[in-house]
Amino acid sequence: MATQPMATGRPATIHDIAALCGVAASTVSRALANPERVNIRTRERIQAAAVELNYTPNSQAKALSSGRTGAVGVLVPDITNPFYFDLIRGTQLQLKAAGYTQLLVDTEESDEVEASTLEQLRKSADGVIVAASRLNDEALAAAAARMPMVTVNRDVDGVPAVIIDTPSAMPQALDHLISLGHTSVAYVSGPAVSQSSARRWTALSEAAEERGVEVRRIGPFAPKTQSGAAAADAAVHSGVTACIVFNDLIAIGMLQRLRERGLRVPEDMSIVGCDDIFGADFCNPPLTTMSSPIEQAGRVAVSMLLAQLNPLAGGGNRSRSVMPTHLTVRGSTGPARSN
Amino acid sequence: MATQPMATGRPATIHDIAALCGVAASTVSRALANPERVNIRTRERIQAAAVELNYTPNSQAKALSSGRTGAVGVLVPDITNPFYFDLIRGTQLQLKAAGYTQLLVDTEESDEVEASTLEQLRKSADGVIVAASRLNDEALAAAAARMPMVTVNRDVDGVPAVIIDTPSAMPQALDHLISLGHTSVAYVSGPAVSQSSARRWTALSEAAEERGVEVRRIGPFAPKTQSGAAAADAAVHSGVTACIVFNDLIAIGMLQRLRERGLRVPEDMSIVGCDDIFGADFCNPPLTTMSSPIEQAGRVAVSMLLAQLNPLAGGGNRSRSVMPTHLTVRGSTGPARSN
DNA sequence: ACGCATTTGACAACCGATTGCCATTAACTG
DNA sequence: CAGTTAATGGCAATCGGTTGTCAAATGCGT
Repeated sequence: MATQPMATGRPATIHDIAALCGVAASTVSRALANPERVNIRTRERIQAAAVELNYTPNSQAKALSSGRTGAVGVLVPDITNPFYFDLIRGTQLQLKAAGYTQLLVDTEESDEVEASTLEQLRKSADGVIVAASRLNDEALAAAAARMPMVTVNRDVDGVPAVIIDTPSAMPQALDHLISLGHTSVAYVSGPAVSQSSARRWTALSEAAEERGVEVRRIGPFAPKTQSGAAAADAAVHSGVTACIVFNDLIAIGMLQRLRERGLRVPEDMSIVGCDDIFGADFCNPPLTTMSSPIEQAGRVAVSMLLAQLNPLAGGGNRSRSVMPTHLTVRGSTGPARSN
Repeated sequence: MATQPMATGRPATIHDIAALCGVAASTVSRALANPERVNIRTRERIQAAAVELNYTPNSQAKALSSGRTGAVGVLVPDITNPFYFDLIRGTQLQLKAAGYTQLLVDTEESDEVEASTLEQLRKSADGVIVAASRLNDEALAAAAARMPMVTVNRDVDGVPAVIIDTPSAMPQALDHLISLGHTSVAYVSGPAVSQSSARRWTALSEAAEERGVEVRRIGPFAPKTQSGAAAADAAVHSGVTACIVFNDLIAIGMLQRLRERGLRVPEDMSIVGCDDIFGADFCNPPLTTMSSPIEQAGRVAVSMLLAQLNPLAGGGNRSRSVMPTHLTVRGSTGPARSN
């Protein structure tokens, strides 16, 4: 059995291989990159030497000379938001499968950090995936013009995007609540700059109008469980019997706050979340929510980006991919309080 | 107001700056790196030009010539485990503060992936932080000899480590259970290769012996909520009245399974988790668990690594940092069933 | 065995920065 | 004012690859 050559002092370079085989470094480079351009016997000698020396190409050098870095930046507003866990896992898996490296950056919900990161990444990554961008349309379009980009949950003209179509499930959610006898519903909105939140609200209010139900909007709230307390208080104060909440994080926070206040869910207040993140199924009560294929969205985003980067197969680069969503009913919704 | 020069076609290089200022490229490089080596007036001209051209150094080129990449690899066994998200957030924050880039890699609980990633990273990162390594001591020590490394929750001779001292809280947990009348306790163990799990078990069994309590061990189980079902069944079958579980993920899974089986927590079974991850406070019932300063552990790991990389200030490089842990009592523990 | 087409592989420039070395110039000493 | 020292900045090599160019070697047909 070939004993693992236990990488010696310095990693091997193509020059080491070239010396060992008695050829030029460029030949080695070709043998490894376009094998058909090199005599099969030489090639095999080179490949054997590469294995023997435990050669790994230096990605920096490769990037410098070829212009491609083999890395993809993934920007998320808040790395601790479980929603992004799933997204990141999706991108990570797909990127690794394609031999790319993932550069994960937390932009801390700041448009400035986001902008400067994008500028930085322009040279150290081949492309970027930007989730829930906090930039305005103009800045985002400008950035996309300068480097391959795919956005997630953000629609800007000319920028390929993966959209998790939570809005389309809003009517489902509303019908679910109406069927339980709710007539007074609140939408607990997310960050003011969030396009997702805006789209969800639009879809919900349209559905409400069609059905002749009153839906009021409260917020905005930061997408964190801590915001749930204020959101719960606002909801209670507004007198509604059910809430559709921008995301599960806030919804879970509301669950906790309502419990503290001695209010029962769903008897006194029904809660519907969005996203179906980790934890939505085991909180108390389990959260009725709009389930999203988040991890899949990450994978699709990567595929779309890679299609941009390697426009070989004319596989018709889709520039917009909509991920379906559906309502998952759990324990946080129930018949309206008959007061 | 200086209108943002809206980055033109190609990013500026030091050559552009040199040409604009009428000096050599090397002078520009020096002016930016060691300002004191360059005449103040020249320097200021250069710096002004750099700003005007919106210059950002090309990190690839810098890495190639200087040997330092400005990147740090962070290896975790499973990116979807919430435990690591707190860790990752800690490393991310601290790395960014120090101007480093984080290369996040999910090693998929595989020692092979871990090994090959380490070899790869050897050239593309200045150092690595390895959480819950699945490698054996030998391989890990060998890897650490080849590049700066800090481990998390893994103790190997000669490798700097951050240890979250959950074992030290084991007596607390056990006393808590004993005080509630439990005399028959199970330890639900994690992966067989996990040093953390082994250490926790050792600490627990020692504490049990001192106190004359019987503690049996069941498992091993994969650190996922899904494993909780089997773990719960095993625990019930073993007849214990309380479990101390390797981590919160499994514990939460057990909570769900016990509920399915019609068993009440804590009336029929008390559960103590480890880590205090996202979700431990809002599951049903809220989980009694060993709280760990996970994010802080990530920050400390980065600090230790950076101290290795820049051995300037003789700030006595600690090679081992132990993070304290304590028991957080919530609703999943209660008086023993008096059968 | 000769000439032509084709394959194969060596050479060298280049990517963008860093850095050792040296020449120039300025400033200071005696 | 000569001589020494220090400050300054330019040249060129280097990092590890990629890639265009071109000469040499090969194979083919006749």
